[in-house]
Amino acid sequence: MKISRKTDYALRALFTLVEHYHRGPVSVRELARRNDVPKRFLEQIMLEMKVKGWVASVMGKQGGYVLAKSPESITVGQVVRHFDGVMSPIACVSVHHYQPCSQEPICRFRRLFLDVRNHASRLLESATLASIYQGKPVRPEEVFALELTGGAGI
Amino acid sequence: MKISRKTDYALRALFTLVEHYHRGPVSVRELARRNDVPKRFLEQIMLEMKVKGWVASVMGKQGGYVLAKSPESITVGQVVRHFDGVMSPIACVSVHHYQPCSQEPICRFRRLFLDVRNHASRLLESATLASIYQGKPVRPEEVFALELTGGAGI
DNA sequence: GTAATATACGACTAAACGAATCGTACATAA
DNA sequence: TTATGTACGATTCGTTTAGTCGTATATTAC
Ligand code: SF4
Ligand code: SF4
Repeated sequence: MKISRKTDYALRALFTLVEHYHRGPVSVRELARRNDVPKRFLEQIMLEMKVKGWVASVMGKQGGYVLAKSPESITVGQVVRHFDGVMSPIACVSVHHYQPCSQEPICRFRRLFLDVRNHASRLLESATLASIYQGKPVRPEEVFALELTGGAGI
Repeated sequence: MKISRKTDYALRALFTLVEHYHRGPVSVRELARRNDVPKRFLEQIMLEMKVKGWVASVMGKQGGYVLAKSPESITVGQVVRHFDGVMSPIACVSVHHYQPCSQEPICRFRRLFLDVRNHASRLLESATLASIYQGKPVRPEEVFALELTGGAGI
């Protein structure tokens, strides 16, 4: 139930690249500074994303990274799955990392985790960099909205 | 985005206790055997749940554990939150484990994680042991249903 | 040409966490 | 009085996370 820092950092950098789409490369130094990410760590991450084909590098002085695909064609789900591996709360309901469990035939609560996975997955896969970039930042109150409406503690 | 084995084991044991509700205690030995959980590990878990007030112990020979509250009053969300701590995919959208992030005022994708959290939380908090116990086990095909309908890979 | 500024790539590390295991003390019913 | 329980603390071990570091290579401004 947790997203790694690597994924978070990757997304921060990607959205900065969306902002600079078709306006030349942005260096890791700049990406790191603007997004408050350790520079050498981000280097690693950018390299991984280059291999994935999401970004392209421009070498040498004045170099940096650019988005290699359109913001419409990269989903947050893809990024999460690549860096965190799994999107399922538990391996017995994972497609890509399925591991069998002896209790499957009788387990009652497995369906609940399946539902959680399905919804999280649908949400993340349908979110492209472009669509998310349109949205506004979260207002502080919104984080507690659920609790205030008599809902759950989270 | 992952549930620990401890939570899974706790839930397995709890549902066995639901099955035996008002029919006397079940020993850890039996709980471990029926649910395929390491016995000494389950001992720890049961003790934690006793402290939480979800189960009560009956000591001595013929002893074991019984449910201390009605199955309607224990939610899966409570169990998940106790053993896994957090239900949020990232700390900046957590109520109980909130940690600030410098990017909050400008972050675009934070809302997405907030949505994931809200839905997962609603699902888990509204699931009581009693309501889940009514359901049927998941059929094998159901795990892949999302992918087959042209949805996401998970 | 060369210095400055970039990416490329592999190796390494410290700390935290997850998933147990172990020893032993105490309780109680048969 | 012993077999079968729970209670509780300590310890272990492997993996993962979140980085750091060294060095090689590429490009351009001067
Ligand atoms: S017990 Fe149920 S939820 Fe847990 S791993 Fe097995 S099948 Fe999945
Ligand atoms: S970058 Fe956005 S999502 Fe990530 S921690 Fe900061 S506010 Fe939260």
